[in-house]
Amino acid sequence: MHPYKISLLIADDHPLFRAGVKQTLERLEAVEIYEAEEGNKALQIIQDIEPDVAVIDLRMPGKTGLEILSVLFESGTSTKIILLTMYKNVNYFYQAVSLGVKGYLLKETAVQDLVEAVKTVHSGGTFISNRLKALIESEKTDEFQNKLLIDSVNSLTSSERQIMKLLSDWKTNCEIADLLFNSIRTIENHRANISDKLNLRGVHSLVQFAIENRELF
Amino acid sequence: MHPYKISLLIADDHPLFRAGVKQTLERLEAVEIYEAEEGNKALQIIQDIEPDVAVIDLRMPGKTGLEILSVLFESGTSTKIILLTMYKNVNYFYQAVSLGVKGYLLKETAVQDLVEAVKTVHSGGTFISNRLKALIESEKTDEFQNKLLIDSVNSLTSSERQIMKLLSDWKTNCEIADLLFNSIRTIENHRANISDKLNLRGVHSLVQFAIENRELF
DNA sequence: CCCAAATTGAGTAGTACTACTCATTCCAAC
DNA sequence: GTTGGAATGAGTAGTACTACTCAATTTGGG
Repeated sequence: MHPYKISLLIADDHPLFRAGVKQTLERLEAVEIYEAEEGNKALQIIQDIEPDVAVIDLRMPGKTGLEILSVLFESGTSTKIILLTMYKNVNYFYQAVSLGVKGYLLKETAVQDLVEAVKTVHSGGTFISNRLKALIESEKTDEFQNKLLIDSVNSLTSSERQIMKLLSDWKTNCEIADLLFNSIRTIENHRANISDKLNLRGVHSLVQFAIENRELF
Repeated sequence: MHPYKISLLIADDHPLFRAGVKQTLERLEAVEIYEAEEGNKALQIIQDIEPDVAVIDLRMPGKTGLEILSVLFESGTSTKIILLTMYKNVNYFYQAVSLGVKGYLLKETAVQDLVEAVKTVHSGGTFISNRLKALIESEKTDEFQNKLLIDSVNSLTSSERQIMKLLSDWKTNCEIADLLFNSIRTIENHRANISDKLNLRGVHSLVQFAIENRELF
């Protein structure tokens, strides 16, 4: 199909999963495959070797897929990034798109999709998992809200983000106040402001949001 | 190696991961491989075909690995079960062992391990991921507490389990009371009893425990 | 049939968090 | 050089949950 080899990076912390991806992608004729089992190594390989396409897991030790994407978006690279994830969280998808991702696949429906995605992004296109498209479609009424949500999260200040991080670690106001050398009232006020920005109310809502969207902070 | 084929079931909801496992296990000469992408199908295949060994993901749609194990432990089967999981939660392991599991592997360290594990359990032995052994070892001081914890969880009544399920879904006492047509006071009392049994205190502790140990309820 | 456990419910006091409003300080941008 | 956002903190009232105690009813197993 191509007179030259396609070079590929597969980054995932599960060896068995990498084996599955590798075997699937070897259906493509003439591929050269690199592997990374953790985020920093993946980033280094992309920066040093600049493979044509990189298939990267969203959640990895070292650096997450989004963090890698963020670094590469700043510095620029010729490598096309495809993100692979278990998580059906549409927010990650929007986040990734804004960081210039070329493909986004859900692990659950990604055998033939994966081959397609690599071909497509290598020839300059973009590829999104049908399952994810369906999810976005089914949430189409909420699409507007989702964009607003991302905007809301981006509107959080650094102190507010820090508090969200600590909340996602099940810290109480009291513990957070101690950790940050602040008054409990300060933390309470920050929480109130965050709840306003994210339009959340109820006892658990902030902690739930912090935990379910851990990677956004 | 064997004059007859080893029959294997691979159960996991991620096609790419199944591909990885399948490819790895095809290193064994003479294997016959069945696949299932969800828990009920996996259970059905084991009950109908009774393959020699079944490699099952802990978290799957339909039925979880522990649920399958539980059913088979009741009814009895000749199939040897190996559980594969991402979660480094030692409690699941103890739970699985008490349900007669023959092997327990962590996805992160399981390429050569997997082949070893299948060989070992097929010839009547048991196999535990070294990484998990290390975890158990490193938590050895807590081993006693872990056993107590499992005992504690097993001591919960069905109403208490139901409340834990709802708590793991971020329901408030008020919502749970409505759902179960009970007084809020009843739910509060159940929560207090659960906290006693699990030796938990603090605002978030019960919800946190319910979420982090979702599969135990 | 009876006993123990489970389920349901309440009283009371206290803690943790929410939902508003308001005030001070500080820093950076226009 | 002032203006606006961010960080810090407090007042007050109310809600949600905890931490105890106590008790009535139901239910399953010996």
